[in-house]
Amino acid sequence: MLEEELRDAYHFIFEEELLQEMLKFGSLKEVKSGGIIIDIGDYVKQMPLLLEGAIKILREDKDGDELLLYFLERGDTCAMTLSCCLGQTKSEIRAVAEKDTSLVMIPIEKMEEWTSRFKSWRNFVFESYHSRLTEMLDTIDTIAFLHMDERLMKYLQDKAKINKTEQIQVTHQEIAYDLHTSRVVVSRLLKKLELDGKIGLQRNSIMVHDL
Amino acid sequence: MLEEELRDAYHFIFEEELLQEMLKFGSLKEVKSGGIIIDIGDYVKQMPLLLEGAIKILREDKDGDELLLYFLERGDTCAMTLSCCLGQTKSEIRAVAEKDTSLVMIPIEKMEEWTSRFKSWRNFVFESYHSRLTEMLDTIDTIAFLHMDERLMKYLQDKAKINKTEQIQVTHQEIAYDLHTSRVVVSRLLKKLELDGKIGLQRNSIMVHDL
DNA sequence: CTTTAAGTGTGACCTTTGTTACAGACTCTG
DNA sequence: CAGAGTCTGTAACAAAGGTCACACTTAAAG
Repeated sequence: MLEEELRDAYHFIFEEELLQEMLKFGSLKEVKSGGIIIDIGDYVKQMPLLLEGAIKILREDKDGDELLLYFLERGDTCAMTLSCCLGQTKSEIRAVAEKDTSLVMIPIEKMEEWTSRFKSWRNFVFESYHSRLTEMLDTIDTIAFLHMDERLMKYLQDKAKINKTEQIQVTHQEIAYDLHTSRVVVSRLLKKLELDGKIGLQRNSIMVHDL
Repeated sequence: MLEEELRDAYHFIFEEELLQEMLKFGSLKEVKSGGIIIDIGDYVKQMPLLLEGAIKILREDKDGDELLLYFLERGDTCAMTLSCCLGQTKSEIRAVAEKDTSLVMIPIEKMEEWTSRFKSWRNFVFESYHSRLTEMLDTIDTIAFLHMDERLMKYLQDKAKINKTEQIQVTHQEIAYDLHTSRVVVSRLLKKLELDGKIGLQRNSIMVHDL
């Protein structure tokens, strides 16, 4: 079960020996949609690798206001967490299952060991950092350079892509949290998108036609 | 000269053998304040390590609008660049000397080699990634959660700290570029800060009292 | 079938930020 | 010192986004 999923997601990246190590020391964790995988302030003792599903990574400010940073998919790992593991610091972010998700949890002791032993692991770690930095840059571009209506469109696109459906299950309030704005603003802009024929609005869901 | 500066900045992080390698393969580069070290779209063939001075890292959108991401100081390296080197991709950011600055430039072939040979180098790379991610998170917090007046105060504080002076040499227009807003807005908010007794305004410079 | 809670739509209004325009001040150079 | 270029201050206005209030709809629960 774990073996199959692990191979599916990672056999083309990691050599056999490393996969065996992962099976030996990693444990499978399943999280239902909406479940919190890591919360802000948590000490991270295990390193999650995504097998199936999707995760959203959120930032929170001192007043408890949230902001969506990015989504992670199969084959991704959370470089923020990686970073926390290596630095033995508390998590700076919250990871929430976007849909039902399965993960392998790797004890952090193994990470240090694998970093010297396996080149493929080193590359994976570097590449994770690279893609997370890129993702963060993209996030910064989005909030710095785009207006709320454009951010909203991007959000709907991303959400549709991650969930592999044009019919997004979400309330206006949830969107407002993710984009760090108010429900009223979201409703207003969504209605405008609907009038432009770009989306269709139903209670608890949005049909994305053509953004 | 190079040796002295390199030792000054890095002797407590890297072992002797690695320092020797750096001296052997690295070259000294000096950049005047305002000089561009790396530009967006550049292929990065050498990895810069900061010896003395300070660098600001900027992002630019498609319309040429800029945004300051963060400052780097002695002992820092640009993880974005690092990332580019390893991934062999173009630079996503612009690095500009905030003041007169000296750097060691390391050929990227060495980096891969050192990653397997020196644990201290691996740790340095990981730590750089970690601090850059943290810095990016901080940047995101700033632009997502703070109002322009607060961002301006933070900017002035950072700038004073990096330049080790309360008397910042900068025009309103430059600040506007860094914060991605307009000169008029900056002048307006600065005047307000002056009326609150927090800063003093002169032509081409700002005295930071108490923010 | 009522009651309740959650979700949505919308008007009115306010604050923040961005834009345009222009005046005055300073600095450098011939 | 005259003129050009740069920098700063400010008024007037526009646009984006946030807030408050309230009506209406739908779904779930008793």
